Amino acid sequence: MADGTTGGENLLFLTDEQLRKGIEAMFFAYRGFTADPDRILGELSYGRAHHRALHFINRSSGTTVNNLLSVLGVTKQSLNRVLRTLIEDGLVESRVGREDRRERHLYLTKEGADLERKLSEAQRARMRAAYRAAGPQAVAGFRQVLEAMMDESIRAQYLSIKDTRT
Amino acid sequence: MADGTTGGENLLFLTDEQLRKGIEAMFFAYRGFTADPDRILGELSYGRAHHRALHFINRSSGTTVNNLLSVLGVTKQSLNRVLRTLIEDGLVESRVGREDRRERHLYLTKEGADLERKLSEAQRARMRAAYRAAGPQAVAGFRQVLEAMMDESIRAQYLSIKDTRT
DNA sequence: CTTTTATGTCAGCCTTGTTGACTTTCCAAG
DNA sequence: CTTGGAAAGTCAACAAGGCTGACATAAAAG
Repeated sequence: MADGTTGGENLLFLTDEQLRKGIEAMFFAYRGFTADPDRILGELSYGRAHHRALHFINRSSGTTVNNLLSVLGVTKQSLNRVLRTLIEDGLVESRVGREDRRERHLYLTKEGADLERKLSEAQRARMRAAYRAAGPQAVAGFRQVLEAMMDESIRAQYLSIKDTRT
Repeated sequence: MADGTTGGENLLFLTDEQLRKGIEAMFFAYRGFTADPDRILGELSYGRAHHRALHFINRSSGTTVNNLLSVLGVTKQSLNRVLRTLIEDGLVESRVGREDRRERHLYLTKEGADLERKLSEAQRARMRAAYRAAGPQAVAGFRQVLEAMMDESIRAQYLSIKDTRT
């Protein structure tokens, strides 16, 4: 930013105008962020909710429904509708828990993993480009601000899950 | 970030794992970002769509419907539904254009401006806190990455609208 | 005068969120 | 063993807010 509006030279930079620009940046960037997967999902008559489920099942393979519920922050009825179609379509496998047989542990099938990869690769490509354009230092700041913007409980959850996959 | 995962010391930082964390950060942060206004809107039986309309009418007072349409990226039917209730409820005023009488120019009424302020102040408070927690340099990076993540056409639009208000 | 543009509106559909009520399964405490 | 309650699933109903398509009107443009 050559106009200095995002520069760090001034400590009294928190004008309402600055904050408004930040708010709009979040709005527009989030649209870009979801645009590529949305296009792919549209062709398959899936929605963003399916993408989110696939993402978090992939990230935390074998997670329970309750677990997924708290991460996604939706009701079980809402998640169930999405999950049911994914299971019916053979993208997700639901296995009865060994220790607690009430629980269902969720896994991606090969087909599910394929779609997840396709979706997340589209999203990663955009983020990779943005990261490259902005540079490493900007990326560090990006992550710091985003983390500070999360709800407390969510941030703890987000930070705790470092690498659940192997 | 003490773990170095968001540090800028390494130029080869674009692992899929890094990108995945960035993707999740966007997801969780956006939830936090919308949480406070959503609570206020829920009590008034308005939704996020109303907030967006109020925001952009406030930002670009006197904007036309077509203008708003392209900024928001929705269909006119979708926007019209929201706009109609805002006008009926006396939050937005629609004036016939002077030069081109087909156009409707949109303005916030006092009530509309009051609600917009209440909503955006809640959102600004969170962003202010996040900015303060992360520091000026992080904020610069945050904005840089977000801008790089927008669609080309949107970014141009976003950057062009510096200060339409006085 | 005709075409195009800006806007509004009706109808209908979809996704994805909600609440509430109910059932089934099954672990664990009494 | 019985029972309470947690986990999960299901059904119904509803709302917000996207979408498409069709159509009406007014006014600008040609």
